[in-house]
Amino acid sequence: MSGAGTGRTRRPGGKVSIYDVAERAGVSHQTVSRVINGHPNIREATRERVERAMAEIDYHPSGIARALATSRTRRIGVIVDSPVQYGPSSTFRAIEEAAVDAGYGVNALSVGDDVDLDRARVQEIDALCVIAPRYSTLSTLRARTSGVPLLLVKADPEHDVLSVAVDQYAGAVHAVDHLLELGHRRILHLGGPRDWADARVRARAYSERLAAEGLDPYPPLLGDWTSDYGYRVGSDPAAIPDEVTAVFAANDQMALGLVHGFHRRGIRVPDDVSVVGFDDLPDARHFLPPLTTVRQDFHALGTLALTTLIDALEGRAPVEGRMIEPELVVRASTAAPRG
Amino acid sequence: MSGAGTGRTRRPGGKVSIYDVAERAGVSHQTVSRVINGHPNIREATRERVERAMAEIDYHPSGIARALATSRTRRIGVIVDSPVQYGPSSTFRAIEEAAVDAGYGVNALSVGDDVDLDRARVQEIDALCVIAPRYSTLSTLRARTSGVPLLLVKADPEHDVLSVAVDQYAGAVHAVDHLLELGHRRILHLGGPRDWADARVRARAYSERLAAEGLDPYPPLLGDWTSDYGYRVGSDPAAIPDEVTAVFAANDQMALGLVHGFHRRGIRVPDDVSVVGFDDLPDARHFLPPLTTVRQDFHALGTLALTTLIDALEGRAPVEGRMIEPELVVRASTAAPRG
DNA sequence: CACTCGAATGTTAGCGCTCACAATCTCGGC
DNA sequence: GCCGAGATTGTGAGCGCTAACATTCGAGTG
Repeated sequence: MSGAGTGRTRRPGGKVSIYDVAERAGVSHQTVSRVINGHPNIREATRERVERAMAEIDYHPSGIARALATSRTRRIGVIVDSPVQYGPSSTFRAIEEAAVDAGYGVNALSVGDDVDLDRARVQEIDALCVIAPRYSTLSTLRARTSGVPLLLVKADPEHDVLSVAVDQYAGAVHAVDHLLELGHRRILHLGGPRDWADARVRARAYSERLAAEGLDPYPPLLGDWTSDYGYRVGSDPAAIPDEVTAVFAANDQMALGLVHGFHRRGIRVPDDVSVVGFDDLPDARHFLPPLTTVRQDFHALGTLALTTLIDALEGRAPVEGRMIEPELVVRASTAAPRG
Repeated sequence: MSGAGTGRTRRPGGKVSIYDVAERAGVSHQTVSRVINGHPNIREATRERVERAMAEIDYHPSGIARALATSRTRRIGVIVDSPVQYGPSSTFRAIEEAAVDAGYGVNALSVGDDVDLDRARVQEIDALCVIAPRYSTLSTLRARTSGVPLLLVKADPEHDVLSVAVDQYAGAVHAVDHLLELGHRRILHLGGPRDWADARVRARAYSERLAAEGLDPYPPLLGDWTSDYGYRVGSDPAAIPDEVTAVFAANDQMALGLVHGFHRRGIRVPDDVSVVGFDDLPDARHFLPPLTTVRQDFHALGTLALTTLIDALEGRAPVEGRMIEPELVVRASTAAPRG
């Protein structure tokens, strides 16, 4: 009893189930289910009747019940390593948008210094997407992912794991080449933390590019991405050798701080030293001087990440081109070195 | 059949259910459920036996099944209006952290220009939290929230809705007072979009504060929060009356662009014009000149938001003090007007 | 020492959906 | 006008859990 056939229209809870729809449309609950899921073999007239019934009693399928029955939640977990940074956070948003468009929900899981996948409720997601990972995060993750499909958004593509990336190497080469073309020979790299994949690739590109030109790379200064760090370096007379004429900073924030630090010491950018950043923050064009930098299209990255993941999840052939190409944006923080 | 008592240990799917635990511990599934939920009347010995069994077969309760049975998901939806902005995004992160600590999951739901609550799967969340809302978003929302508890993170506290806020009015007063104390009398406000609650409150504070001093407020220029807008205003000779000696910008980004625009016209900050921002972006201290601004503690805001929401959700007495106090940070973009 | 009562545990029935299978219907071909 | 292959619809069970009620157990009472 209390089954489908009784006279009830809506249960007290206000919830409407497929049984209510079925009853109203004069079909079985299973037929309703088929209509919902776009099953092929449904007579047109029946489908219409069911759809009308659904609309009339304002029926909405329960994702929870569906998840229980199918053990697929249509929800993906997104771990953002350093969520307050512009890059990760805009990537996250792009992923989220794309996910919603694909009919998936997004479970946000940020992470301080440890990844606690138990709290992350891994069982309630169909897949996991990790943004801007540090190497340390990655290894913790690998050990515990326990069956959930995984996609990495990171610097260097990985062999055995699904991943997408902005081509950090190419981006860094753009930056260095720009300085070389301007005539700089004494170029320093203000790098990101050793533990960050992006940082490492950029640093490697810097060294290799200079070496290829027969120039000696300086040992990179390793910062923490913050403008504070850049400021410290810029304002400390001992931090950067005097003969340096250009600095390639691994991100815009450190570049900003660096310029500030230089300014305090009376070193002018670009007159005395040129500075290139990385990221192209929305505000970088209004820094003083407007910053020459390498633009990463984080939105495209996020979209690519999600579509790649969903393709894999639904067994479709993966799209090709898992690398986004960055782009050099020349502004006013770089110039030819003084004769 | 295939019920509890049969000899199966783990089902092929690799999933372990309370029945598996029950069997192993020699109790009924319901007893297991009681142990999981910390039900009082369980003999200590039984509890231990069950807990051991859970550990041995690595049992983890299914949130999905629990959600279906209880119709509570322990998940909250968080809508972020303009997710790429620093404020909203760091508030979001704080909320997320606090949510996880409280045992809740977070469903990210960003929103472009419309709020599509159907896609938002409102049925799968216990409550909704909306960050940095525009008035238009609010009204759409109010019409469709359909029973889900709602918390607003916004500028002006609301009577009939749960809400938390940074005291925008007080913050704006700090900014204007600072300029007044420096001796400025011709103060312009570079405001945010009309549709934004925060922007409106700041603009109102500006006008009222000046009026209280017997000064004539200028009609605020209404921007779109971007540094581009600030730049346009700053570089356009017609945009700002010449006699103005100080500008209170409604956020740091517009302030940054404004300074850039002034710079292009040869107007020096703070020598010729003082500029105050709002937010205290992490990089604001390294702008040139370092920006005087009003700091909002977004992290505290997010934490407050979530605890308030959870308290309400679980029927606890709400904490008092739903307003976060902002703080003036004086740097180098403000000075006394030239004699 | 039967008797009551609360503590501790078990039993049954869903939550709203899908899956696997069974049943019925429809129609072309002979 | 009958048969079989699809097309279309229905039936029962179960996903893993909790809620409500039923039962058992042990100790305190008169």
